[in-house]
Amino acid sequence: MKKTDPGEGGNERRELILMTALGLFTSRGYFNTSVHDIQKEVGVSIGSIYHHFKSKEAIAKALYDNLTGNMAEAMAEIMAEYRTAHDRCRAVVAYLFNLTESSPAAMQYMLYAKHREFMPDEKPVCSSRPFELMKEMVSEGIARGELREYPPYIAATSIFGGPIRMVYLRLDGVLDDPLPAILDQVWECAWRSVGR
Amino acid sequence: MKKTDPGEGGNERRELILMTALGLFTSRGYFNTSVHDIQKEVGVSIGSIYHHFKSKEAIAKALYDNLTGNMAEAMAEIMAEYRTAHDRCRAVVAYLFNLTESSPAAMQYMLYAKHREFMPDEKPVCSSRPFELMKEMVSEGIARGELREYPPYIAATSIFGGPIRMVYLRLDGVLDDPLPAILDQVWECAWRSVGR
DNA sequence: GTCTATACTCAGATAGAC
DNA sequence: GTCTATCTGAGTATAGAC
Repeated sequence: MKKTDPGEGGNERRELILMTALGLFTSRGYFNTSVHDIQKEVGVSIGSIYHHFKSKEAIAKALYDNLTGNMAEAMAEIMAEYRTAHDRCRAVVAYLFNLTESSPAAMQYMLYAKHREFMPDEKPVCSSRPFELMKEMVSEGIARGELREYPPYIAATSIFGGPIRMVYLRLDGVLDDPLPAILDQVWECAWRSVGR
Repeated sequence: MKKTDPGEGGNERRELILMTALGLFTSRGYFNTSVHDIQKEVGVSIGSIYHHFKSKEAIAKALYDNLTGNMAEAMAEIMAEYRTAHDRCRAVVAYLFNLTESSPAAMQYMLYAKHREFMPDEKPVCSSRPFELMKEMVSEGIARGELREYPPYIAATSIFGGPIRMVYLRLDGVLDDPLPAILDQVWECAWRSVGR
């Protein structure tokens, strides 16, 4: 199973396939992208694609695991670096906004794709690791009296719902300004909803 | 063009096709639903489907127009019935929560489906009529000094972002409680984010 | 208006030489 | 590991009888 090793290794072709697929999946959608499309854009043969991945679905899955893995890692780092719910949550929003600008495709793939449609046995995005960590930060904040007392899922949704919606708008091309430019204002509103 | 009349008329088969398609599109996804699937579930022949609709995409489009039309109507009624931004926005959230419980498929189809993937020349959902009306309520609220001064899209996103996210969670099956049961708490948080 | 049968296209995936 | 060629099935849509 050396070839599925997520590390750096020698396999730049595998990486190239993944990155190309990400671009196509997000711009045209998963179902409007054929394996032939990927093959053509990467500039290799179909056989090569199928050598690296068992199926089209496997490409989607690998992509999803990579991206949510990276994001969960970032969340964990934030939890380690900051201590208060205020600082942690703000850092998360800043991270989401920056990622949206630097890797819109990655963000879109994680947030927007209806993974259930092509990865039937995957849990919904909002139950994935990164989102779980976000809820955890909020729970701790409530326990410490830093946030108002609400059921954690309500508090988490209230604080992150606005910012996440902002990301959707930006990805949809509705906003002209980059998100980091409005971070302060958005965060003010988000924090006011449940902060003490 | 009598047959495309959206009124009541004689065409219950057309309606039946639409409702069946809605169920299938939302449970399996648009691309995982073939016209044969619809045909079988409705219990009519393929020819009949194609007599009523030019193509599969046309079914999706008719559905989308119907549903967003209904919702825009509801928003307009709310604007007529209430005068303050506070009462209007709260009524909108209550409406969204109720609709999610009474017609989850309709809600899911409007919010969750990536319409761009199968209706290439449609604007993103967030630019559709209902969402425009929501932004309008907020803009007026700011003008009247009822809401804090933020760019309207930020204020609108802050106030509706949490509640809408709640709808997503509920549709994803993550929440056990029906949304109307938590309306008060969710609304408190939403309003606090930008209300004065 | 509704049906059956079928044409046509293209997807995902495999075989087997190099 | 990479390639070309090909299989197989499914999906959209149409033709034409009733």
